[in-house]
Amino acid sequence: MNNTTLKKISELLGLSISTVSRALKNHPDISEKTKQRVTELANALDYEPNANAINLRTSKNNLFGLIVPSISNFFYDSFIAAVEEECRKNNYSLMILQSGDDATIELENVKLCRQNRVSGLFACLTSQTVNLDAFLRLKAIDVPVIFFDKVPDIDDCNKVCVADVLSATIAAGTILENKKKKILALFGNKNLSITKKRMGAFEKVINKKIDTITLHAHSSDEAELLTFESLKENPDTVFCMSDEILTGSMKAIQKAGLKIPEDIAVIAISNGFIPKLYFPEITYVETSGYKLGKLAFSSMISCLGGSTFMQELTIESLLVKGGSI
Amino acid sequence: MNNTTLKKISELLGLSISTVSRALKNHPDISEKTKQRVTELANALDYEPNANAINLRTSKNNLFGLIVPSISNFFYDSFIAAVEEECRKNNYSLMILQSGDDATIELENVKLCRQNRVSGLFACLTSQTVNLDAFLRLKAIDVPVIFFDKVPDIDDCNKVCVADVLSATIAAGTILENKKKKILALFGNKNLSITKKRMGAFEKVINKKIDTITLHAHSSDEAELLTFESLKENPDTVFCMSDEILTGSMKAIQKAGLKIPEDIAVIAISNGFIPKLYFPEITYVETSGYKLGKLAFSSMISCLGGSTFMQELTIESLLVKGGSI
DNA sequence: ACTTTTTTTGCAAACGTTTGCGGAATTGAT
DNA sequence: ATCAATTCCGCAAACGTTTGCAAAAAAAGT
Repeated sequence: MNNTTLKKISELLGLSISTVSRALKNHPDISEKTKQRVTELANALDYEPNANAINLRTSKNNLFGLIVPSISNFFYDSFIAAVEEECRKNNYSLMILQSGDDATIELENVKLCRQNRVSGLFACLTSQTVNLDAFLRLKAIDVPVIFFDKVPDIDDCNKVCVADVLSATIAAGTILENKKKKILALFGNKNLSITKKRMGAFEKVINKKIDTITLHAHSSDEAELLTFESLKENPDTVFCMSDEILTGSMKAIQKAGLKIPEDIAVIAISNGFIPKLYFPEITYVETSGYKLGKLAFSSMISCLGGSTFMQELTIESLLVKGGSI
Repeated sequence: MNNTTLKKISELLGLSISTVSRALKNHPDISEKTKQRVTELANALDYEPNANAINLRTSKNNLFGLIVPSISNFFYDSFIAAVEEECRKNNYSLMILQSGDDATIELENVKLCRQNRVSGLFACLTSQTVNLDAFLRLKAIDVPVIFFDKVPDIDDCNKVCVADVLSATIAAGTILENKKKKILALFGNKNLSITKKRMGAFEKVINKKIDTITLHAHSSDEAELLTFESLKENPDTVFCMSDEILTGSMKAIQKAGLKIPEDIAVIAISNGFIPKLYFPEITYVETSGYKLGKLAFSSMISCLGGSTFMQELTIESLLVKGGSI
């Protein structure tokens, strides 16, 4: 069975297509009686307008693209949830694409977005992305691109980020306040700007006042290994710059049978889900994916509203106290 | 700046639109020389075909809809990830919609899918959905609907589910094999069919051979409370029917300072992410959202291939051994 | 009864593609 | 030079909408 179209309705009613079209959108030119007849039949036939035809005709797709390394990630999924929520409220659709942290797929995805004539794109770069051309070309045809989380280094683009510097500063400050003596500080991939920022800020606050072992882990497993090894040097505090690292680190601590916070204190930068899984709950500086999603969306809307102002926005960070330090 | 179209290219090259169209799709009617010229210019102008126009013309949208209560959920997000992955591989796009477990929004979402002329729909019902009309109407216009996880009770529809009975049976069997003496069995909301199935199967296997405290928790927090209270009765094993319950239960166990598996054994039914966060890793019966997604997709494809066979498919359950029992 | 006004409707083009069919242009054979 | 075969290309319709404009019908004014 085929979909109902305006044509079908018009034929059945002996009206023209244009009359039916106008009747359905409550155009003042159409008499009440006709409107009545049309809407009735449309309902009976379960008419739904063809979005493709509308988009083509009006060349206005209410569609956003969203490219993310992985959907199943405790940070991105809440970001996505927030964006999707806003999209629905604002009558936009959302096309969510995973890059699998692969630059080639990322490029494919950007193409897909272009083919679908998205009105805007939310993008989180893969860790290997070096060439931003595809994204810049979108901007060139007036499709705003809002980068989030993993954002490019260049200046003239819109970015929304968690407050990397601030959150690392808060974490480091908390460690100082608690008069800790020896920190095991775990960061992620050295090449990522997020790592650089968090590490820079962290070290600036600590300022060599405390003995620090600084390590980089590229996965949860590596974080576990590194932590377990480093525990031999008896740090009294572990700092984890992300949830991924926290999960690994916590396993090592549990494996070593250490008690938190008596034997060792833990503090992390996190979305909030993981820290609450443990007892005592881990003290963390919040970087909310959900809030970031809301911010990204409003930033997108203002871009579409004509704002050409390029900026990097950040969401506030706040310390959520658990019992781990 | 506007998007490049076939027309623009054709004008620039002094060719007709149809020639350009054919040249770009490597049609044998077009000479190599022309193809060369066309592709060159198309690349230079960064041509991307307008998906809306194509869909309209061919009335074949390579688009699936996916409706889920919430994206940020450690089961659904992996389901979604799997479906998205397959979509890309098979040249489909995916429109992901959240119902927020609200039947009204769910209905809106189905409408959206219809308007976008999806080729198929993956749907997880809200817990309040009573009226399936919207879904049945899709079927009536030959748009296959694959229900997953929370599926309707009626028979003539396609469903993919985790194997509730089997997984609870395996878990219970494992407890028996380990000769445990006293179980704390934690289940979810009594009204959910998933709870009924898992509980029924679990109790059938245990068959009162082991002393069992059976409790129902409606949240992670409640699971924590119930577990902490129940530990006073010295169970030697905790069974958690879901990830949500497991997280609460684990906190209580950590709070009580019990060692796993020496002081208490733990076994759960889970997607796999949470159990791996602890040391030792929790032994669990896998109900993989990822695998379910793959299954749902292949089921969708066979529907599109013409299969009208309605059935309920389940993914196998298997025991993943951690060190918790 | 005739114009004027108002109400109601229809025509046709456009959005960017695809594709069946027919028509030039080129080539080769006679 | 003529004709047939071959190669290459363009015309035009169609997909389902929206919308400016014109036209028909009805109502109103004289």
